[in-house]
Amino acid sequence: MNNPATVLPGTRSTVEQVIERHGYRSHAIAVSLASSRSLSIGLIIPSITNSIYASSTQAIQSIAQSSGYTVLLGVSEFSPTLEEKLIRQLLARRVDGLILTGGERNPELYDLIDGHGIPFVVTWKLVEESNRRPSVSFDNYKGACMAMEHLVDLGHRRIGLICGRTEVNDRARERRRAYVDAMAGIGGSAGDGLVREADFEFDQGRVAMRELLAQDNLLTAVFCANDIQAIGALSECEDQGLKVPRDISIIGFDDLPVAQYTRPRLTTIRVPAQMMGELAATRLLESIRTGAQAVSEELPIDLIVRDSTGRPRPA
Amino acid sequence: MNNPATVLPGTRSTVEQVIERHGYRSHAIAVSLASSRSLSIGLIIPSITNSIYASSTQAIQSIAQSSGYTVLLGVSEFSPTLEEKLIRQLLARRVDGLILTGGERNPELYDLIDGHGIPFVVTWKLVEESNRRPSVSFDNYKGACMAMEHLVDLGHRRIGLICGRTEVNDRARERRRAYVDAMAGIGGSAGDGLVREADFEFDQGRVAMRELLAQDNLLTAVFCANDIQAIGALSECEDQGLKVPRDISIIGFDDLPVAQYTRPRLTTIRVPAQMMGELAATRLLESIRTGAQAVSEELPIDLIVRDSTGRPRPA
DNA sequence: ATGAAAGCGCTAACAG
DNA sequence: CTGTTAGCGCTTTCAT
Repeated sequence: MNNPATVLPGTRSTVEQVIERHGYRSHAIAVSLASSRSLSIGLIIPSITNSIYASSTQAIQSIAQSSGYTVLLGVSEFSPTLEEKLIRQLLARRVDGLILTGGERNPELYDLIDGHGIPFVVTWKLVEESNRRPSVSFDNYKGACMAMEHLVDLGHRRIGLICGRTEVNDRARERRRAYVDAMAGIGGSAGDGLVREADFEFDQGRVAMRELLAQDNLLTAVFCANDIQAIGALSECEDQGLKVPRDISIIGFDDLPVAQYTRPRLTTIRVPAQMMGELAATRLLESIRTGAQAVSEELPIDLIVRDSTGRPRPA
Repeated sequence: MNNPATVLPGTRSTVEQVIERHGYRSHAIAVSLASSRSLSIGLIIPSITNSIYASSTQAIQSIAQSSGYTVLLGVSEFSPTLEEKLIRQLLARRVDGLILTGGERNPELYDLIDGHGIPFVVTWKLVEESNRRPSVSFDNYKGACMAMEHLVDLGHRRIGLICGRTEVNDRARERRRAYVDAMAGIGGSAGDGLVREADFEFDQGRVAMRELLAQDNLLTAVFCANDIQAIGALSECEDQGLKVPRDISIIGFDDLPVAQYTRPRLTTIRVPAQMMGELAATRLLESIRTGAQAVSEELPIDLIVRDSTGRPRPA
C-alpha cells in the first residue's frame, strides 16, 4: 500500500480487492504513532478576521495540502498566554513543524519547541539576532521607514502614528520604532503625544484618528501602521469634513485587497503576504524533510502610492 | 494524571515530581489511538481571504480551543473535488466531528462521514430536506428576498444580479433563486441577461458591473449577493461617473466589517457569521459528547440600510 | 519480494 | 483507590 513500485501487479490487485471488500481506510493516527511523524503542521496566527494574516494562512494551507500535510490552526488573539497554550497543544499533538507569527516569545517556549526536535519558521517578522530562529518575512522597520520617507518627501513634518499594541505585537513595535526614528531624523515634534495604539478594528482606527485630531490640529499627515486602522482613520476624516489628502495625508500598511477600493484609494506599503505564506510553508516542509533548520529569507516590500497622500497644505 | 479528584495528595505530588524529573509530556497521538477520540474537529471552508468565512472560522476556533479541541483546517477553494479530498483526509485523521460549509455534496460523501460514526454540522446553508443533516445557519433565500424586497419597495423594477458561481456554491444558488423569484413577482424583465456570476474578488465584481452596465443602461439597481462584489461594483460605478444611489442603487450581502466604511456606505444584509460559528461549534461539541445528532438552528438576519440604495431616478 | 514480530505511548478493563 | 494487562492500527526491522 505504501510502496507502489516494488509490489508485483498480481499482489497489488489482490490487496486492492481486499481493501475494497473490507472497506478498509487508513488510520492516520495509528500511522503517526507508529511512524512518529504526523504529516501535520501547526500554524499560529493572532487573528483571521479583518486581517492580512488570512492571506498567508490560505497560502500556507494550500502548500501544506498539496504535500499531504494537514494544518492545525491556532488563533492566539494577540495573547502571549493563549499563544503558549496553543503551541503546547500543537506540540502534544506532535505536529511535524510549526509556523509562528512574530518572533517575540518566552525563550523557554523556543526551548520547548527545540526540545521536541521539530523545525519552525517565524513569519511576519524578520529575526536575525539568533540564527537558531529562522524567519521568512519582510522587514517591518524598513517598510515603515518607506512610509515615513514618502510622507517626509512630500513635505510633511508634523506626522501622527496609529499602530497596533506594541506590547503584544513586535511587528507593530518595529513599525513604531521606524516612525520614531524618522521623526527624530527630521527634528520633528514626535514624542508620544502623536502616537495612538489600538486594536485591529476599523472603529479603533477611527477613534484613534479622532483623538489625534482633537489633540493636534496642525497635523498634516498620519501614518497608520496597518490598513484596517487607516480605513477607520480615513472615515473619521471624512466625517469631520477633512479632505484627504488635501487637508491631511494618510498612509497605510499591508495593502489589503480592499485598500484600492477605499475613497480616496489608500496609499500604503504592500507586503507579500501570499508569497510569505507559500515560502514559509515550503521552507518548513523542506526542513522537515531534510532535518536541517529552515532557511531564512527576507522578502521585498513596495510603496504603493495611491490617492490618500499628497503635499501638506500651506499653513 | 487524568483524574485529579480521586488521587491522594501524596500520590499526586509523587507523580508530579516524576513528571517534572523526566520531562514527561503527554503524547496526544497515542492518547487518540488508545482512546479512539482525537480531541480535534475538522473545519472545511471554501476560502479565508476577502471573506466572511473568516469570522465564523475565528469563532469556531475559539470555542473549540476553549474546550480543549484543536481545529484541523481545510480550504476547499470552491472545488468539490478538493473538498472531498480534504474531508477524506480529516476523516483519516479521525477528527471527532466536522463542520462543513454549504450542504451540497456527493451523497456518498455523507455516507462516508456517517460510516465513520462522527457527527457533523453544515454551516452557511440551511438544510431541511433531510433531518439527517443538521445545519446551523441563516436562510440565504430569505436574506436575498429581503434585499430584493428593499429594492422593489424603493421602486426599482429593472434590477441586475451579481453573485457567486452557483455551480459550486449552493449559498449563491439560493440567493440567485430569490432574485429570480422576486423578479418574477414584479413581472420584471429578469431573464439571465441581467445576471452575472463571478468569483469572490473585488475586481470580478467590478468587471461584472461593467458588463451589466454595458448591456442594459436602463438598470436602476443591482443586487450583489456578497459585499466583496458589491464593493467592486460600487467602484465601477464611480469610475463611470455614476452616482450611487442617485443614478443606480447597489445592495450587498454579508455585512462585512468593511461595508460601513465604503463610500457610499453599503446597504446590505447582515449575516450572523460569528454567532453561527460559535453555535455550530457548540452544537458539534455537544453532539460529540452525547453521541446524538447535532441540533439544527436557523439564525436571524437583518437588512442594514445605509447609503448605497435609494429611489430610482425618474426616467 | 513477501511474511512475521515487536513495539509506538497511551487507555481501559480488570484484578487486587 | 491503585497496579497490571492487553490492545488501539500501524511501521519497521528482521527473517524468509
